[in-house]
Amino acid sequence: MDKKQLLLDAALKLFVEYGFHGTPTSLIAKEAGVANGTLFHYFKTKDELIVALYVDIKSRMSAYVFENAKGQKTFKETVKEQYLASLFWALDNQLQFRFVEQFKNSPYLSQIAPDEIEASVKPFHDMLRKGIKEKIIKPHPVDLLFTIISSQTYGINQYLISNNFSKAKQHQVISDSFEMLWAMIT
Amino acid sequence: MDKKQLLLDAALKLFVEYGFHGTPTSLIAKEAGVANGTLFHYFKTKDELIVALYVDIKSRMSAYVFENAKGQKTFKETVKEQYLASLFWALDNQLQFRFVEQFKNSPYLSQIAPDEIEASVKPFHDMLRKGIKEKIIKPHPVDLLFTIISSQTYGINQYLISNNFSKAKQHQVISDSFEMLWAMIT
DNA sequence: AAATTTGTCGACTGTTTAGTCAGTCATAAT
DNA sequence: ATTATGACTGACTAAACAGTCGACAAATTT
Repeated sequence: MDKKQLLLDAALKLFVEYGFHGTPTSLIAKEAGVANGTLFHYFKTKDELIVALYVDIKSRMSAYVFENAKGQKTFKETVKEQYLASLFWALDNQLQFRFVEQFKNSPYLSQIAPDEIEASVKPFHDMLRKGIKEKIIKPHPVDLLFTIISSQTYGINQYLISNNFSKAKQHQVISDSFEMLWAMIT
Repeated sequence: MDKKQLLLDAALKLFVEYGFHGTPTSLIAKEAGVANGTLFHYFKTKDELIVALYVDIKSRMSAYVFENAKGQKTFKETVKEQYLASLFWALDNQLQFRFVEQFKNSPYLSQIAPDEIEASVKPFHDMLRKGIKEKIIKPHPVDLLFTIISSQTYGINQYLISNNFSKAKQHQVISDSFEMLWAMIT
């Protein structure tokens, strides 16, 4: 078993439950079943662990979304698949999603270099620009469009986890909300 | 000067900058210009201070939004004024807004009783129900509608603070984004 | 004026914490 | 067979922390 991954898993679970500073490193090590010092073998500081966990989760999420949304025929289908994949991922990875939200609203976010953030949103911006050029999407600033889409994704996820819907009902809400969103931006 | 308010002001500033646990009570007292023990005279524990600050900010924000949105003629005008007032408030009170978001995504949220949350959203739910009954708004579940409106408010605010627009441009973005939102829900 | 309550102070304490370190063990390179 | 490497350990430490306390001051009540 990879102890680094065990530590990241344990940290994720505990951070979501108790918050960053509410979780002592000793508890993370205990939960992961490794010695105290091992944590500091893999991560120089607690901050480094927190940031590494964020970067790790973000890259997994992006990979999932792009993997699922590639190979769509039309522009609309591509956008829709990305929207759906984001929400399915969030539903299947609630701890990860909550961690990311906690991180984004914390002072730790400033430890992520602006160009790293830039790079992670670039593919989406490019896609939106393409949609505008092809006159499918309204000519709003792409970062405004991206913000609106992201926040709706966030909102719908909140709605889904606070209601205990069946899988079918969840899919329907996601699909319906996409059509609303699509109507808004086209 | 009211030392309780000085403490709340200092705590707000420091929490947003360093996070809840990244801010020692001793620093809050120092920033507020009062003695260490005085903090614990007004707030039994640090947790109590955090929760009190949240409740305080929330009530100010609600008061502002309702004060500004009352006395509108049509239903649409009322909804629009609430949307605008929320965003203007957020722009004028960025520390407060960021604190609320940090709090909402933290484990502290569980210290707020569910019926308190319920009570704070009830006026909005009631209004949306009225809109549906009058066939102005699409017959979606009110908590879904509320979630969509809230998250768009959050998103637009993020967009506005990360771009350095003039007051006029800000107002235009807010107004435009409302029309998009309105088109989506009606 | 006396008594009581309320507000204020800052030194102090017991505990918790992030991070260190000296050293063990297994594997692999020479 | 010897040396080197790096994962791994857990007891340890120095600092930081939330919260206490006893003393005093100001305001309020009797």
